[in-house]
Amino acid sequence: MLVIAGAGSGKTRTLVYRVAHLIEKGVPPEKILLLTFTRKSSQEMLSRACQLWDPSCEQVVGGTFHGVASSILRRNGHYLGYTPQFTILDRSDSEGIINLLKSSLDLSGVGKRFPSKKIIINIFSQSVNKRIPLAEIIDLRYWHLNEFIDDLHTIHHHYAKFKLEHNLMDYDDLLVNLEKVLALPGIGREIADKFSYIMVDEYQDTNIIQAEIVRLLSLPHGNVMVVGDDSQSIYSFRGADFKNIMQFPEIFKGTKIIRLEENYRSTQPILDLTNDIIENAQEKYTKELFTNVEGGGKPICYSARNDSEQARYIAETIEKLINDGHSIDEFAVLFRSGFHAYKLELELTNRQIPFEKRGGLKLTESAHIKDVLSYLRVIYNPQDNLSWNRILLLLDKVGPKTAQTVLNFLKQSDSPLTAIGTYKAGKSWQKGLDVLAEAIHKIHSRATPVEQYEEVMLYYQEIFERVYHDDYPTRSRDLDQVKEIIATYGDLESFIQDTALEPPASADDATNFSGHGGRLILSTVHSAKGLEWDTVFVMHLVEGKFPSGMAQTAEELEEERRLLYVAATRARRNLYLTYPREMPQYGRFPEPAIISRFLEELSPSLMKKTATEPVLPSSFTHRSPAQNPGRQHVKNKDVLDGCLVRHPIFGEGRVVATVAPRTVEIAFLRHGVKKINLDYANIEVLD
DNA sequence: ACTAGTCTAATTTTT
DNA sequence: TTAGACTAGT
Repeated sequence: MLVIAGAGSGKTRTLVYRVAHLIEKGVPPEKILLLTFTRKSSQEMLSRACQLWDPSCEQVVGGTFHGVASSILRRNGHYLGYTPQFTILDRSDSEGIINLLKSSLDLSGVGKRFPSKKIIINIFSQSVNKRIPLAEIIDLRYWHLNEFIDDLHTIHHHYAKFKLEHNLMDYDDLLVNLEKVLALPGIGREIADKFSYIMVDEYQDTNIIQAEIVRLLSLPHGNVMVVGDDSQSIYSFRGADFKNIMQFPEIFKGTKIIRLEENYRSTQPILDLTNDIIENAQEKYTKELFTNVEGGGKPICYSARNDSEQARYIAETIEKLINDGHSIDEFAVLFRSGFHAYKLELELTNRQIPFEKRGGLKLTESAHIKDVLSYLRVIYNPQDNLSWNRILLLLDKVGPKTAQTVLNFLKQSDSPLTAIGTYKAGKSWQKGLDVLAEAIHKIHSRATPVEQYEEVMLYYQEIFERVYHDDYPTRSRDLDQVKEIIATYGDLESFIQDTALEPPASADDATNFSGHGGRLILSTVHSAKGLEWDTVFVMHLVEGKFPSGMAQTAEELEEERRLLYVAATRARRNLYLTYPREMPQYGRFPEPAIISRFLEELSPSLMKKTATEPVLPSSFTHRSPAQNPGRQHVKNKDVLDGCLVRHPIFGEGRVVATVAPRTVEIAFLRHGVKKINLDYANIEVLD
C-alpha cells in the first residue's frame, strides 16, 4: 500500500493506528518492522500506539534504516567478513581514513592539486547511494577532476579494503551490506522471515538501496505499507529521489494507492501561502491541500535591516508573545544552514531566552570529544586503526608518519591492546608511549563505561589542556556532558554504537531533563521535518542562503523550494518569513541582499509585509558619503531599459525589462537573466 | 625526514 | 572553528 500524504494530513497518525490495529488483530508485535527517518520519530510513534492500544506495541521493531541495518549486521555481518564488534564511522571518521590513504599512497604532496577529503567522500557516497559508477559521477558533476580519475579509483579500492580489514563500516556500508546479506541465498530469506509486516515512513526520502532492502525484506509476504509526500522530498544529496515513490507500484504489483489531501494542521491563510510555494514547482503529483481549520491571520513577511536586526525582531516578537501568555514551546525558528542562526543565538543568550539548537554540528563531532571516544573505541574494537591513529597523534613528537609506522606494527599483532606497550619508540617519545600503554591497560581493566571514562580522563586531561590550551575550559563542559551521557549506559558496546548512529544532541536530551522550563527550538529545516509548532519563523530568506548558494542546477533549486515548503508547513497558526536587506562581507562593507526568489514569486496578497523602520537602500544607513562619494544619488534613478549596469555579485549586465515599479530584469553576462529589486540591489549604471 | 607552530581563507542539508 | 599551506626547528 502506498499512502501519498500531504503535509499535516495525518501521516504519523495513519502509521500509529495501523500498528495498533495489526496488534489488535493478533499480529505479534515483534513481527512488525517500522522504518522511520529518525530514531526519535519511531519512539514517538510506538509510544503513541501504546497509549492507543496496548503496551505490547513497544515491542514492535522500530528505527532508522541505518539503525536496523546495524543490529542485523551485528548478527549476520560475518558472512561478509565482519565481526559483531564492527565500528560505525561518521563522516569525519571517513574523511580521516581518506587522509591516511592519501598520504600513504603519496597523493597528498605539495603542488599536487588532489581533491580534498570532503570532495572525495562526497563522490564515493554519491556513487554508492545513486548506484552510478565513480567515473560517471565525476563526468556528471566533477568533470574538472577528470585527470585524477585513476587515483580516485585506487583510493576508493583502498578505502574499501581498509574498512574491511579494520572492522569498520561507514553509513553507506550499513545499507549496502544489509542489502548484500539480504541477497544471500537462504540467509536473506531467514532474516526476512523474522518480519511479516513492513512499514516505512517518509518514503520520498529513501534511495534505491533502501527501496531494494524493503523489497528483499518483504519477499516472503509482500505486506508493505509506505507513507510519503513527493512535495517534501529534501534529501537528494543523500541519493534520495522523489521519483522512487512513484515507482513503488511498479516494484510491488497490485499496490493500492491512498491519497490524503485534507490538512488538519494549519489555518487557511498559511495553507494558501504554502500551496502557492509548491504551485511554482516544476514537477508535482499531489493536489492542492485544503483545511477546515478556521481563522488565523495572514503570514507575516518581515524585512529587517540586517542580520542583527532580524535576530532582534525574532527575539522581541517571541518575548512579546510570551508576555501575552504564550508558552515558549509553541515557537520554533527555522533556517537553511546551522550557521545562519549564530546572530540569533547571541541575541537569545543576551535576553536570557532558553533555546535548543537542532542540526548543525553535534556534540560528538567536536575534536576533543572524538579524542575521548577514540580511547573507548579501541578498547571495544582493537582493530579500529582510525582511533589508534588519533590516539597516537596526540602524543608529543608523533606526527602522521610516525603514527603510520606504529599502525603498521599494530596491524601485525593479534592483540593490539597489549602490543602497543611493546613497540620500540624513538627516544623523544618512548616515555609518552609507555604512559599510553599503561593507561590503555587500566581502561581495559575497568568494568563499567563510567569507570572506563574516568580512567580515560586521568590520562587524557593533561593532553587535553596542552592541545586545546586556548579554550579548554569551555570544551571541558562538553566532556562533563559526555560523562553524564555515558553514566546512563550499562555497557560500552551500546554507548559506542549509539554515538555513531544517533548521537544525543546534549546531555539534557539523554537524561530527560529537557522537560523543565521548556526551550525555544532553533532548527535547520532538515531537522524540523515531521514536526509542527503553533508559531514558526523562517529566517534568512535571501539568495545565497535560502536557496543555498550551493544549489546551482534546476533540480537543486527545485529541492530548495520544497525545503521552504517543508519549513512553512510546520506552522499551525502563525507563520513569519523574515529576511535581512544586507549581507555581511568578509572584511568589507555589507552588500545589499537579494530577496529569495521563492519569496518574490509568491503572490503579495497572501502575506502581510512589515518592517519596523523605513525600507531605505542600505547605503543610507551604513556607508558614509566619504567612502562612497555621491554614488547613492546616481544609484537607482537612471536604471532604464537597455542600460549597461554592474551588480556587486553578478557583475555586468544589461537591463532588459521593467517588470514592476522598482523591479527590473537584467541579463547578466555570466549569471543569466535575474529579477532585481532596485530598493535592495546596489546597481551601478555604466552608460 | 619529520614535527610543530603560524598564518590565511572559508564555512549545506544528515544517517 | 578548522583545514591547509607554508616555515622554522629538531
